[in-house]
Amino acid sequence: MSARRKVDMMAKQESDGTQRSGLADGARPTLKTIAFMTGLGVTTVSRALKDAPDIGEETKKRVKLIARQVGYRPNRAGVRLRTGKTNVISLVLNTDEQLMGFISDIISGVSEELADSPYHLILTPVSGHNDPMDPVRYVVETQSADGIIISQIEPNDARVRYLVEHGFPFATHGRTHMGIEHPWHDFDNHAFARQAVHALAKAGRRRLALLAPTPRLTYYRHMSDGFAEGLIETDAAELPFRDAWVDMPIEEIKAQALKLMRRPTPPDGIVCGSGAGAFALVSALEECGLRLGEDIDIVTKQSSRLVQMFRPRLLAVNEDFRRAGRELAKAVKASIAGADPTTLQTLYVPETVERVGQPPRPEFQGP
Amino acid sequence: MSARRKVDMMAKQESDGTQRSGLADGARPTLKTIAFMTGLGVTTVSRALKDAPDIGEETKKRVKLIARQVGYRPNRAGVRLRTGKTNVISLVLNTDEQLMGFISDIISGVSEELADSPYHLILTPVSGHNDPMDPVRYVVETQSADGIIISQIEPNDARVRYLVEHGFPFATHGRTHMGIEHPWHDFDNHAFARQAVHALAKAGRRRLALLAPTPRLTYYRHMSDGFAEGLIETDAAELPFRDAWVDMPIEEIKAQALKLMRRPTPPDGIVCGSGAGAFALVSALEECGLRLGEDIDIVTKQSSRLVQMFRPRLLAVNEDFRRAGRELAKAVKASIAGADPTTLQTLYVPETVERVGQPPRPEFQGP
DNA sequence: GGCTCATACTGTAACGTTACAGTTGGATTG
DNA sequence: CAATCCAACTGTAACGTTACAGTATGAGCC
Repeated sequence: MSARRKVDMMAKQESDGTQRSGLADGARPTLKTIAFMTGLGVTTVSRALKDAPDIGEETKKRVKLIARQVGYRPNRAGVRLRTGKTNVISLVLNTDEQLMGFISDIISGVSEELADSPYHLILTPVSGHNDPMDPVRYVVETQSADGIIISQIEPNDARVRYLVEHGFPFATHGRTHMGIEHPWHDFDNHAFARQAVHALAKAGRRRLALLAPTPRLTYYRHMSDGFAEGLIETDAAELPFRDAWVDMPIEEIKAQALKLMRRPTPPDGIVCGSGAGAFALVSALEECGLRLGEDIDIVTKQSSRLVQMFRPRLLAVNEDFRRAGRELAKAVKASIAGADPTTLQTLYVPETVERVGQPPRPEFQGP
Repeated sequence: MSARRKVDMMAKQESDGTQRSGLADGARPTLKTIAFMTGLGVTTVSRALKDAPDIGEETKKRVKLIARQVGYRPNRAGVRLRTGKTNVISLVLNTDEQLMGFISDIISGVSEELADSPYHLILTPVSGHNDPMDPVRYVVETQSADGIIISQIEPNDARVRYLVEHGFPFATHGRTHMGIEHPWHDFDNHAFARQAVHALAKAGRRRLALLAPTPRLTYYRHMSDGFAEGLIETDAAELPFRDAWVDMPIEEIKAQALKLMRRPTPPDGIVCGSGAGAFALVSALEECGLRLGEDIDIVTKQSSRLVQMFRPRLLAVNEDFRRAGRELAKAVKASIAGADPTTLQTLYVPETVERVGQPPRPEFQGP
């Protein structure tokens, strides 16, 4: 640029007074501020910061330098109003659940993945007695986010249908069976249940029960299929345990588990679909005088470190919710960027079953 | 309004074509849409929806009716750009913590309180190795929220000082000791620890240990003072337990607890500052062959329903994080509204210590 | 009949950004 | 040497909202 023009600009701006210069004392710097300081136009500054091809290299450097010096950050409301891009991702959470720390792990994972991105994370709560469709509709209708993450997925999920129909970017924690391709992340509950049965069979267990999720949810089928498959392969017997599921309040799980264990022939092995459920089961069996690791074995998911504190031996596989959060965040970001949904589907296959916790009977006696 | 003027307006608008009418097919209705439909000016519609005093009752009714019919929702970006009000509350969370479900309970409480308000909840993560000041500065500097909720409060907390100095609305989960009045909600850890000691003394326990939080945090002092006070009142002895605190990873708490319990004279009672910590303690003492409720008693906080699943008898008081979330949300909202901070300080005093869990030895033997 | 006054409305400008359609000045071309 | 082209910049308008400073209308008053 010519020196002359620059000086002209400076003079013109100065005559306008500080009010219009965008340099008002404590206020946040805007594009105008930088435009004034560099003697460039607002548009040029905007484009320079975006590395537009029609801006000179020198100019870009200068603009970026000043932008950094004054601590310029684009005004989100301005961008949002102009472009419609919110730079927000909404995570829909059921706020009634009191299931251990797994929600905070998902949140941590999502935050982690979003940390170096322009995205803010907003929480959109659903309460169990409301239509799970409400928050989704709200976000889409008010365009309060660029993408959305939902969980508790059903095989035929109205929310997924709605989001696909509206072309709204999203990712689900769990799969559907609707013949619609969409971004998802899931834990392989089929593999989990099958491996669990094998592990129990290897420990000599023959009468197995499954604490499954609500039949309403997709992964109910995955888990019960895996369980059934394991039973056939190991020739073990199933003890129906259909009055309890992992999504119930933990006290109710325990109550149902007590009934199960007080049957004439109680199970000698249980596959437990959630870490929290395992607490209820262990509590119940202790109350019945059954000894974990001796009379009965339990396989569960090590969804929290708390599971490691189980005193008797417990069998567990690791379900990493933090990782799930990261995967989900990645998937929505890519979905927003317009990626093919079939490339945004990840299945986390659990590692083999391990024993956690300490030995069933203390070797060491206190002083 | 005169019929004539209305007709004029309609005619004028119609000649403008649909493009400018704000009635473009699937698009979100704006003030312009309603202005067109009612034949009023955009300003009038805006003011009518706000119940401004200079708008006629008839007009208000008509505008509101149409607004409801077309499903009008103010565009947040527009409002934010114009007024500076974000209608967002930021909750700062440490995303390293893996402490049980208490984070999700706080989130639920906050969401609950914000449900019928215009506020959205955004999560601003801090990682433990970053300066806790960073997210606070970010929110204030970029004005990305109208108010902020922080936790893990220290007696002399730089964040609180910063927020007060900048006149930025906030609420803290925990108190400070800086001689600065600000909105807070806190659990009475002094009362908790004192009551806990009394409960242990009543059960005949004489050698007591305290699993306290990091000394850095304000409530460390509250808890240890309450503990000390209880000791004096009950004439019990303290067994120092200073290498562990409730904020450590649960495995480390357990490791430290093992050392404590393997001392020549182990404690016969422990006051445990967190529900998660209790899992580690119980795990440790079982590993040492100590029997909970017989050789030793533990008092903890029933911060999660999981604590109820403790097989042996455990003493616990209820710490309601959901309620804490609600209180904090209320406090920020009031702080934003400009309320006197001294009226926004609530202390949750725990109820008396209760036994939870089932009896120590099973009365019932399985079949 | 002119005056004031209150009521009920109005248009304009601005918040900060970006898409778009220019404009300028110099170099390259036929 | 005029025509063309390109690089590097520019201003204007618009997104949806609200603050502000009006304006038109009719009533009430002297």
